[in-house]
Amino acid sequence: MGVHINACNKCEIRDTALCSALPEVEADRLHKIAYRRHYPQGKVIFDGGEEPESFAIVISGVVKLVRTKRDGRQQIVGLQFSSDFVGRPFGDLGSLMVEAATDIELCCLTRKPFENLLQQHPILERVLLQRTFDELDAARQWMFVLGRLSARAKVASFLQHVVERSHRVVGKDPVTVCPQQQFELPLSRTETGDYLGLAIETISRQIAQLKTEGIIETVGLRAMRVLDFPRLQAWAENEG
Amino acid sequence: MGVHINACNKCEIRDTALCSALPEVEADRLHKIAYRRHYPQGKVIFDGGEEPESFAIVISGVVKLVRTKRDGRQQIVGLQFSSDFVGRPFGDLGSLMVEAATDIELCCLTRKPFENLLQQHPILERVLLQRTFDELDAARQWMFVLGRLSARAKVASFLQHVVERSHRVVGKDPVTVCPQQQFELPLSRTETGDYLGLAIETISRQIAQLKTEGIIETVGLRAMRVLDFPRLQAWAENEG
DNA sequence: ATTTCCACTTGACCTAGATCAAAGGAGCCG
DNA sequence: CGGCTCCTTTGATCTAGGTCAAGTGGAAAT
Repeated sequence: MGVHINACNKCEIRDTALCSALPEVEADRLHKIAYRRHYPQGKVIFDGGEEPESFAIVISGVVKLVRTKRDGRQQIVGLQFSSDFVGRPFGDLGSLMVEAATDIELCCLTRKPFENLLQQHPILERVLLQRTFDELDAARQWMFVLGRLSARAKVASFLQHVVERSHRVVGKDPVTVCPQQQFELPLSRTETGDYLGLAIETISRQIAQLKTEGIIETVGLRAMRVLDFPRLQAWAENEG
Repeated sequence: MGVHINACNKCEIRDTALCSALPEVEADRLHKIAYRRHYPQGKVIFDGGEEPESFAIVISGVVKLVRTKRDGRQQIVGLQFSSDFVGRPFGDLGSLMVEAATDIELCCLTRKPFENLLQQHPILERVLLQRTFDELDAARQWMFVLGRLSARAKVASFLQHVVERSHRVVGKDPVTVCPQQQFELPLSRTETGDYLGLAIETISRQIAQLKTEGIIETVGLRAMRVLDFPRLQAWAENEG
């Protein structure tokens, strides 16, 4: 992976994986159609109606992908962290709703120009293909969590996942997780329930339990600290 | 979608979506590196060790994608039916195990030549990208089933899915589901449990229930007939 | 400061589905 | 044909987690 200087605080696309694979000239073209955009927590970015007008890479914050049934029940089918992408070139997102779980910064690529670039530069498309396969892997990983783990293991898996992803930043190599380090929870209890397929009371109880066992420590409602990472991991695997 | 004559019963790749998007000349090149292969039910096609030597499209039968944990618990994270693909060019499948759920025919594309073709013909890569996004959508759809549905709704969803996919055949446009039509169950009860995140006894009871309500009719252990498709669909949505 | 509101927590139940255990049934072999 | 094995069904419990209801606490409004 090449070293990149963040040449532009307007879009920061040079720091993304999409860009880092590219030769300088093509990176420039990508840069020309990129712009940065901020959304406040809770803002719906795309709601399944019309085609979204752009493709985006998450710079900071967390985006949630939600699938809703008419009766109101919803399942969060994905969380996109810093450096993940959102959108589907040459197609639409289906019935997916995209929402800012926290305040977020996106690096947006206007749809048409981005599709043109993809067509002209196969290497770009290659990178996108690989990332899409990675997403698919992650989705399948999560299917295991939903289908086979106990409530406690689900909660532990979730916390582990958030810790690991929160400390990774666009343009930086993955940061080793520093224990004791505080991190933000991107989801409310209700949302966490929708992500894990659990009732909110269950989430609450499991977190309480992890606290009394000295594995985690909460800092207000939306942040916590992991005191015993190995033990958290053990729980995430259903051993206890 | 263009009309294609199955020019080759040796590989049948001309019938696949991968090929149907291509101009004649490139379709020929694809055809040259394709070969057909048969696997008996239960055969492990790829077990997560070394890189698979090829990419494949399912011609007939059902392939299951399994994620296993060291303690033996496993989750079936995907079923690939006729016309679906299996594999990941330019990368590996991760910890996924691929197994023939029924007797299957695959149209295989040797890895290296296929990757070369992909590099030379961006249109091919485009098609693959779209199919990968489709897979991702399907995986997320399934996450909803796993996370939010009751046992009965899971079983109904599963049956519905199998019916719909079973009647679609490589090279043919989707066949409208004909009620009363018999279809094969690609999975044993145990496997169904691993797919739905349920105990096998629960599967058995739910199927029994659907039978006594006159919604389905079993034909031996590995086949059945849907008598009341609308009501099956209603169950799949948790209404009943 | 005090009220209000809302998200979270905690407690007391209760059901869906897991688990355990005991029959069926179907294919296979002698 | 009978006996064996393996898978499935059915029955009887048990329990994790859902549901319902009553607090609690922190932030914004008054």
